[in-house]
Amino acid sequence: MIAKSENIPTPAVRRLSLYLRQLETFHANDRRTVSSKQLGAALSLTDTQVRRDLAYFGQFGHAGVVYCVAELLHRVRRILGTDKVSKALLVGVGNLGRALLSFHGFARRGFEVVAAFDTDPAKIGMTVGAQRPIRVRPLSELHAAARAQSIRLGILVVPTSAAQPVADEMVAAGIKRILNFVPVRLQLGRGIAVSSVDLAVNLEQLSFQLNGLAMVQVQTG
Amino acid sequence: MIAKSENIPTPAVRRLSLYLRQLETFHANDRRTVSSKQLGAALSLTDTQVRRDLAYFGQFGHAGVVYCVAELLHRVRRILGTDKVSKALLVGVGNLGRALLSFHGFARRGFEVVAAFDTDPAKIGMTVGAQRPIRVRPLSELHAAARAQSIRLGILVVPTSAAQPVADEMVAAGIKRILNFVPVRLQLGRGIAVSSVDLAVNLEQLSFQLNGLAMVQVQTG
DNA sequence: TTTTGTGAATTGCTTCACAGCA
DNA sequence: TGCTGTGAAGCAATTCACAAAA
Repeated sequence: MIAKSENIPTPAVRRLSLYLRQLETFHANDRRTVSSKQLGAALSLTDTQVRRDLAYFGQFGHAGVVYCVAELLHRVRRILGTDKVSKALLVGVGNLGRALLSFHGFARRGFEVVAAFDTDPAKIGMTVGAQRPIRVRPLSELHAAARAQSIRLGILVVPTSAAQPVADEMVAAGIKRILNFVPVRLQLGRGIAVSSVDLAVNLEQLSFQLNGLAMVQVQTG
Repeated sequence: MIAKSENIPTPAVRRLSLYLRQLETFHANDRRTVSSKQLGAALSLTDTQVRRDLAYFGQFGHAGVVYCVAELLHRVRRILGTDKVSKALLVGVGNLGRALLSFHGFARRGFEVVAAFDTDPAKIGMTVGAQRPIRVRPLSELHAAARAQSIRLGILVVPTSAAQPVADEMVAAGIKRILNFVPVRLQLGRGIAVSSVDLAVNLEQLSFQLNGLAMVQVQTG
C-alpha cells in the first residue's frame, strides 16, 4: 500500500500544509478526532477533496471511522518532511530580513535559521533576533558556514540585482532549497527547489479580483 | 471583442503578474518589442502559454508582428487594476508589520500604505518608515480613518488570535481586499477578496520537494 | 446511518497544430 | 520565414457516486 508517488498534484501538496496547520489548531484545542468533512469545513474545502488529497499519500483511516488528530498530524508532518528540524541560513539583513530573523513561526514549523549574511559593513557584526540572537556575518563566509553546518535551506532577501549571483553562491555552497523573497525568476540547475514569495503578485491578484475583473467585464459589453 | 470574461483560469491571472514584472524589466532596459517566445523564456514558460494567457484578456498584437513592450505593459496594468494607485492600511506593527511599512516595493506597483494601527500602547504614536513616515494609531480609529480616506485594501499582520476579529472590523470599515499574513483561513462574506501569504506553506512545499517526496518514494518500495 | 476510500465522470488547464498575416 | 491567435486534443485536477466498514 502507501503512496501513489506516481503523480501527486501540486495543489494537493499545498493543501497538505493547510491540513497540517488546521490539525495543529485542533490538537492545541485537545480535539481527539476529526472527519474529512470537519477538516474540510474549517478550510472551506469539500470532504471529498480532503479524502482524495490524503489518498495520494497513503491510507490514513479505516472506512467508517473518523481520523485520529494526533496520528494524522504526525503522519502529515512526516510526509512534508518537517518532523525533523531543518537548519536554514538567510542572506540579506534589510528590513524584511531582520523581521524574518525575529519571526518565531519558523521554529514552530520545523525550520531554524542558524546563520545570517550580508555584504554591508555597517550590518556585519550586528546581532538580530531576541530569543536566539544571530550575528550577521560577511557574505564571503557563506560557503564555509553552509558546508560546516551542512545547511540545505537558504532564505534569499537581497536586492533584485544581487539575487541571481547570491543564489548561485548558495547552490555552490550545497544549498538545495531556496525560499526566495526577491521578485525575480531564478535560473538554477535541476535538483534545486525554489519557492518564491512575491508580495506584488499577491496584491495584484487582489486588485484583479475586484478592480480588474470589474473593468474587464465592463469592457465586455 | 475583448475579454472572454466567462472563465479566466486563476493560474493565468497569477502569471499575468509575472508578465507585468518582466515587462517592467524590459521597459527599464529600453527594450521596445518582445515576442511571446522571448517573454516566456524569461519566465520559464512556453510561447503558447503566454499567448493563451493574453488571449483570455483580449487582443494584444497583430498576427505576425511582435508585441510592443510599452503598450503591453500599459494594458496589463489596466487589466490588473494597478494603473491607478490604491490606498492601503496596515494593522499590526510588529516586526513584520514594520518591515512592510518600510518596503518600497508597494508604491512602485501601485499600492500606497497610508495608515497603520495597533492596540499596543507602546507602539501607538511611533512613526515608521523612512521616506514617507506613518504614525501608528490606536485600532479604535481604524473605522473612521478607513471611511474618511475611503481605503479599500487592508494588510493584516496581527497575532493569530486577533486575525478574525480584526478582519471583521476591516470589513465593517469598508475594506474590500485583505492581504493576510496570518496563518488562518479567514471567514468573510462574499465580495471580500483575501490573498494570504503563509511562509510556513512555502517552506513546507520546499521541504516536500526534497525530503518529503524522497521519503514517500522510499516507503513505496 | 455515518464514515472512509476510490473508480468513473466531469471540469479545468495546458499543449498541439495550424490558419492568417507581415 | 517568423509571428500571433485559436480550435481541437490531451492531460491534470476535482467532483460525483457508491462500495465497504463500523
